[in-house]
Parts: sequence; structure tokens; C-alpha cells
Amino acid sequence: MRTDKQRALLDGALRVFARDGYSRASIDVLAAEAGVSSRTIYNHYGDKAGLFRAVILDSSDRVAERQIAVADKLLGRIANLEADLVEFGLQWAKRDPETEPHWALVRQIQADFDHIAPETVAAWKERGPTRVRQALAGHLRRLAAEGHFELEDPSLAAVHLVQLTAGSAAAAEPGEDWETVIRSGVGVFLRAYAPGATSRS
Amino acid sequence: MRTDKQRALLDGALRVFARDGYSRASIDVLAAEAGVSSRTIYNHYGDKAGLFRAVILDSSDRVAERQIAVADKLLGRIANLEADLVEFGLQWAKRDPETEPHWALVRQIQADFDHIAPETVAAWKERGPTRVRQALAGHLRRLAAEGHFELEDPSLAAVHLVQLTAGSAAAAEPGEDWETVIRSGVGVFLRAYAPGATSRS
DNA sequence: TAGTTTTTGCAACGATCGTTGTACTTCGGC
DNA sequence: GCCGAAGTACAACGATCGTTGCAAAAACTA
Repeated sequence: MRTDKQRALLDGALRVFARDGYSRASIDVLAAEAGVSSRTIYNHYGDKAGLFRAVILDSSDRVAERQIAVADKLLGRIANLEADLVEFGLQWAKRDPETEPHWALVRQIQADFDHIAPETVAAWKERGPTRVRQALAGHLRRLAAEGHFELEDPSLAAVHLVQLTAGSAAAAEPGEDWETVIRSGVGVFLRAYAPGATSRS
Repeated sequence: MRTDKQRALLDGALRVFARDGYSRASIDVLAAEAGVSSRTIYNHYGDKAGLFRAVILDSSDRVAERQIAVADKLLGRIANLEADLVEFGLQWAKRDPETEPHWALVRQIQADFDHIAPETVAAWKERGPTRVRQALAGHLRRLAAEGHFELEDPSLAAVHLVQLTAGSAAAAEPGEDWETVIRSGVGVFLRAYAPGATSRS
């Protein structure tokens, strides 16, 4: 019972914070979304900021694990390098209804930076972006050792891969086709990091 | 006199909206920041949303012009391709105290998407990101015609260049050196788009 | 200087919000 | 069925906020 309420509260609060932002999200709405008394929030998390912190950490953990699972699945064994990278890019850029509130919450964090406890921001970065980046870097390092790539800094290459695929898709105009964008980004990545490319330019 | 007040109001409101976000920014603070009566805001812009809209459009115009000027200066005539691109990336990623509030405001827009009039969002995109992207694409198209690059889609290449430089710098860890990140990103761009690269991979 | 426009100061409104205290109810474990 | 813990309902608080009306003051124009 306690676990159910906790989950419903964290999930509901994620939706509300993601949609309305921290200051617009009222305690009453947060409580109602989870079917919980507003008093229960204070009993559990002390205040609004405490709930926000708990939501960030919970959601970051869950989404990071999900992303790492996608990376493990698509980059763990390479059949066709280009096709696998395109599939990775598509999965990475995909707007999943399950994880979309998380990314909206991330945008709220990036916007409200100065009004969030630095310790909360640091914990989010560590559990989320940094952890995922390291996982991607590990895959690229291994793939390089296997001869698929030629790269000096796997961590930086991980950033490049994400920026060229999901990052570019996010920056796309409304009319642009995501698959075209991602195929193009993967092409750039391959031309830059394919064996033999580094020695040229 | 009227112009002075208008400018002070737009500049001050930009700072406050950028720092606190739309809902946290109170009319009284907005008025005080510009040294203006709160009543004057209503006389000029009707309501808070009207002021927000005016601030977005004004700031977008100013920053877009500034960015396009940077692009014209650094990409207009190429002396050393790699060095010029690195300088472009550094300028693009640079956090200028003059334009920093604008980018904070952009983050607010991206986070508050659902609570801003769609017409306002559309006007911002058109005057800001889209306009700048087209300017960059124009430069890349010309540089390709001059033989510096080999690219099919200049607009997409513009996104790649920005994502590999400023985008990657923004995603960097606190300890990372921006110049290293940007040099690396420019290297990727050059290896992918240098003449003869497209036919390989 | 006279008249018009713009700006300001002030009070007030209804509404919303975070938070707390308290008494009551619900529920899991024994 | 009993007990302690967890959850709820309710009222209340001080505070803040967007917005408006109005009269006085200031700035600008002719």
C-alpha cells in the first residue's frame, strides 16, 4: 500500500512538474493527480522542493537505465554498422509517451537552474546525463577496439554521436523528416570516425 | 523619452524573465527592474503575456542579428578553413554577458512551451533559430561552391556544425575544456564534409 | 505658457498558494 | 479484534500576485 502511494505520487508529480513547471505546479494539483492527500506530501517529503528533488532523482534513474538498455541492445553486437547506428539514433530521438514527461522535466531543470538546490542539480547530472554518456563511451571504446572506429576520445565521440542524431533531430524544423536527419547525422559520424578517416584531413 | 523607457523596460524584463521564468517574474519586480511604474506596463502591453511576447520578439531580433554578423565576419572570407571554423565555434559557444539572458529566456520558452501562445512561439522560431540557420546554410552553400566543402544539404550541414561545436560544448561536463571540445567537433565536421569525403564511406 | 499626453502613486479586488495543526479515519500486522 | 502507524479532511494563516480605477503629477508639444 505504501509503495503504491509512493509510486503514484512520484509518477503523478512527474507529469505535473513536467507540464506546468515547478512554480506553477501547486501542491493541491500534485496531490490530486496522484489521488493522495496534500498533507501526505508534507508527511513524506517535508515540502514542495523535497518532492521535486525526489521526482528528479527517481525519474533520472529510471530513464537512464532505459537508455542504457537501448544502447546495450543496439550497440552491444554490431551486424551492419551504419544500419545499427541509424536505429540507435532513431531510438534515441524517439519521443516515447513513457519517457516524454522526463524530458519535459529536464527542460524545466535547465530553465529553473538558479532556483533549484545545487545539490539536486548535481545529483541529477551524475545519475542521468553523465552516467549515460559514460555508458555510450564504453560501447564506442569497445567498438573501436574491435576495428569499427578509429577514435581518440570515446567520451567526446559519444557526445558527437548524440548531437548528430537526437540533438539534430530536436533542432529540426517542423516539416523535416527525422529519419532523413538521423541518417545524415550517422553519415557524418561514420565519415569522421571510420577507420582511416583520422589520418586524412 | 518614450523610447528610453521602452528600451529600459524590454531590457529589464528580459533579465527578470530570463532569471525567474514567466510565472515567477512578478509585475512589480519587472517594473522595478526597469525603473518604471507597474501601471505603465499595462498601459503599454495590456497584460503580462503581452510584455513577455514583446520581450521575446525584441530579444530574438537583436540576438539573431548579432549571430548573423558573427557568421558573416568569420565565414565570409576563409583564410584557414580549420582555424576559421574553430574560431566560429568558439564565438558561437561563448557565453556573452550581453546575450546570456537571451539564451536563458530561450530555455524558459522551451520549458514553458505549453503555456505560451503558439503564435508567440512561432514568431520566435521564425525570427530566431530559423533565420540564423538559413544564414549559416547560405554560407556553407557558398563555401561548398568555392570548393571548401562537399555537401548535399547545406541547411542540415549547418545544424551539424552547430551541434558539433556549440551544442557539444553546452553538453560538456564541468571540467571539460571548451576549446578542446570545439576543435574536436570541427575535426569531425571537416572529415565528414571535406572534398572527397562523401564518396568514401 | 497652455494644453495634451504619458507616467505615476495608491488603494483595492479576488484569487491562488505553501504550509501547519488537529482531529478523524483507514489499514496492516499480531 | 486490537494497536500503532499511515493517510485524510478541514480549517486557517500570512503572503503574493495580476489586474483595475482614479486622481495627481510630470513630460512633451505647440
